[in-house]
Amino acid sequence: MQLDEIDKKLLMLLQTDSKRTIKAYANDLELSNTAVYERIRRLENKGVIAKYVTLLNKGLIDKAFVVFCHVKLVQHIKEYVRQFEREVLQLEEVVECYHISGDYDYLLKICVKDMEAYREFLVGKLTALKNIGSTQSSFAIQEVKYSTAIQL
Amino acid sequence: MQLDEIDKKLLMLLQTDSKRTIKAYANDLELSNTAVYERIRRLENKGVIAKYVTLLNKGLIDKAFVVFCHVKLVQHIKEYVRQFEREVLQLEEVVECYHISGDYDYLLKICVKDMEAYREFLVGKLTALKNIGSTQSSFAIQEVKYSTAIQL
DNA sequence: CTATATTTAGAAAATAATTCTATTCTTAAA
DNA sequence: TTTAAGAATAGAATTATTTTCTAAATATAG
Repeated sequence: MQLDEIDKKLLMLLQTDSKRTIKAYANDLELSNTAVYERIRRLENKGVIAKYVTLLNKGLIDKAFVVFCHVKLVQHIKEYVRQFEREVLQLEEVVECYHISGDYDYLLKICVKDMEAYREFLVGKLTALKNIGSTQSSFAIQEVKYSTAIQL
Repeated sequence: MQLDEIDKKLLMLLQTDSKRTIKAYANDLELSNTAVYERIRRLENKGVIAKYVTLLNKGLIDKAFVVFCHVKLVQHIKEYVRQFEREVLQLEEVVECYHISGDYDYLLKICVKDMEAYREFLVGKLTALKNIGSTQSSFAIQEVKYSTAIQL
């Protein structure tokens, strides 16, 4: 995938704010509307642009309680691993999940209302899954940085 | 913040895809354009909608190497803590940073090109900061789930 | 109930996205 | 270099969408 400097600047602008007009991006890049329009279309078609989304203020929708939960499985048979991953996708409280190196197998990021909601999630949903060995929860005391933008 | 069922459905649609037309959302919600338009405007003004962004495909921009780095500080004097947090905000490789409970003080999510780029970040930038005690890196073997949407 | 404020619908106006045509700029081969 | 082919760009025309406006319907408080 070849991205020239204009593509990179454009993608930085789009990552920061996707609701400006094409004319506004064109002004910043000192290009015509059409040039910017065609570049965006190309980046969408190539798959570089994955999607356009709306980000909400977690504090205002009662989901400001963020927990990182390390999970260890009992068995690492391919079939069980696949099953765990399928089930995690269905858990609405889990916003991110990574298979990671180290002592634990998975790292989950969970957003809920409060500790009580987390307890319900942990006891009622996560540890209720088959093949869960141990879990270790770290609570977010403060969100220092959260960005969906990747530097180009 | 009071959100009725229509607001919640609308926010779920907007979180999933922010580039549809108002008419499209209005059809899904069985409302008029104006009703949806005014609801979106209200949610923006109240701050429930934080921003609209473009998400990129990390694999196609050479940033698919994701690392979670736990960081312990040496001293926890308020001034040093503030300084660390200010500096983390400036590190372009760091996409998320949380002050967390547990053995370590912070959890950082880092996106770079490959292990070599991570080594440069860790040695050249992160551990070069003042007041860093120890760090522990976990490498993402697989991204099982990544979502910016929060269930309402 | 009644008055007031809020939400909604439909139409009109303003703005923006998309397409079209022609031109300019690159690139690679002669 | 020069030239031909392809890609990228500009500007205008068209189409689509957002935004505003007016009036009606619905909900809310006294």
